[in-house]
Amino acid sequence: MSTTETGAQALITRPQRADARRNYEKILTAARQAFAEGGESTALEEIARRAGVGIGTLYRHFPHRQALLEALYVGEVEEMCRSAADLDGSDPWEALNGWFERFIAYIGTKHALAAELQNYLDLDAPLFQLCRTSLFEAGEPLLKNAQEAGLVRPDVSIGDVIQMVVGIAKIPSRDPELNEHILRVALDGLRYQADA
Amino acid sequence: MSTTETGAQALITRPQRADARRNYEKILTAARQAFAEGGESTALEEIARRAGVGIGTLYRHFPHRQALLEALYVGEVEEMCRSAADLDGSDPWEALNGWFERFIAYIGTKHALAAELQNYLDLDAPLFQLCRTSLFEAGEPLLKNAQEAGLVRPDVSIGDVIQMVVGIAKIPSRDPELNEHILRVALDGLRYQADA
DNA sequence: AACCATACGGAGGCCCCCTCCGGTTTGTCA
DNA sequence: TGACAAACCGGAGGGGGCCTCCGTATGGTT
Repeated sequence: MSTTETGAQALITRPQRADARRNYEKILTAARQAFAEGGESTALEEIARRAGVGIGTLYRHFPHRQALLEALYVGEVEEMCRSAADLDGSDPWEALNGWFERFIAYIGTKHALAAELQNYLDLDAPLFQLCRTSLFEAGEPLLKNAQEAGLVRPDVSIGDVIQMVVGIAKIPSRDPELNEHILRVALDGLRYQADA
Repeated sequence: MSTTETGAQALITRPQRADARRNYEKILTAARQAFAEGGESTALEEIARRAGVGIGTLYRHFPHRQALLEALYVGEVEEMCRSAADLDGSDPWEALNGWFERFIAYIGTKHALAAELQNYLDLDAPLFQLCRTSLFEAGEPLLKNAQEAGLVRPDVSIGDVIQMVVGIAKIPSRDPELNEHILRVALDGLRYQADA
């Protein structure tokens, strides 16, 4: 969207010519929209049609289905990273909680994308590694603050916690409150002290 | 496998003629094997080939891909239900923990199946409802014991906990220990008391 | 043994992913 | 502005997977 490219964005190269750039964006927008609506398995032909573009054009920009999914996915991750910075500064426990609540709400609508990507990509594909790194770096300060304040047990890493939250975020359920309740319980595990 | 049909098994009707019953089992076995190996998206033609059966025969027994997946899925759920009964009687917290550790280990290899099923079925399809009910009934006593012993907070239901554990079990990761660690942290949330 | 219901098997239709290549547009340089 | 090369567009068609249809074979019964 902007000219500043952070982390994982760099993996995705954008086209040069004016019409190509236009089409690239149109396809991305149409794809985002289609995935938000239909959920799973939208045909690429359908996305091309929505974007007002031929199927050949779509494949010029995204050599395979996977490439299109990746581009969308990176966008989502960036979004999550940005929102971590917003929360820095407030009460450590609340900040951590708040970030993960956004996770739940945001990811809630997009399992399909992530699930489909995992069918194509190996878990340690460069894309995933970079996204993980970005997310970890974004969340690290939040967790560290809470740990230094003695609010969170020291034997968990940001990686553990994020994996846990993402797992919970992906629980399919039409009742968002249920997932939030589960999240709260699981996060309470972060401040459980075995001393008692 | 046996003549006693528990809960969800009843949803699945078995064929009558001897050759048909033989083929039915051969297909199920081949499918289980194929899914255990390949993971995602094994072609039905491939499964039929493995079972030494024509594609038409496969479709006679399982009118669509979804039906075959359902049959496999029910088997897995039954397995989990059975294993809950084994654990009843031991220390309440250990029993609960033990059951969920088996979840992690067992489900770990089978996300593909569940994920694919969710693409076809609505969450409140009869099959899922029945499976949920079975699982809940199996786990209920374990949770109740732990709650009555004061080891687990009272504001969680077996449904909450199972959803949480399944979510964690589905976290893709090549390191089983990581998922077990995450599970322990999340389960500690069950015995967190806000009083402190 | 003869008959019928049931079951088998594979050719083929449809849809989706992706490739290929002839025609068109864009940006540049004189 | 005009013309050229590079970049881009678009859709026909190949390939594979899911599923249907129907002629043939087999199991069970009289």
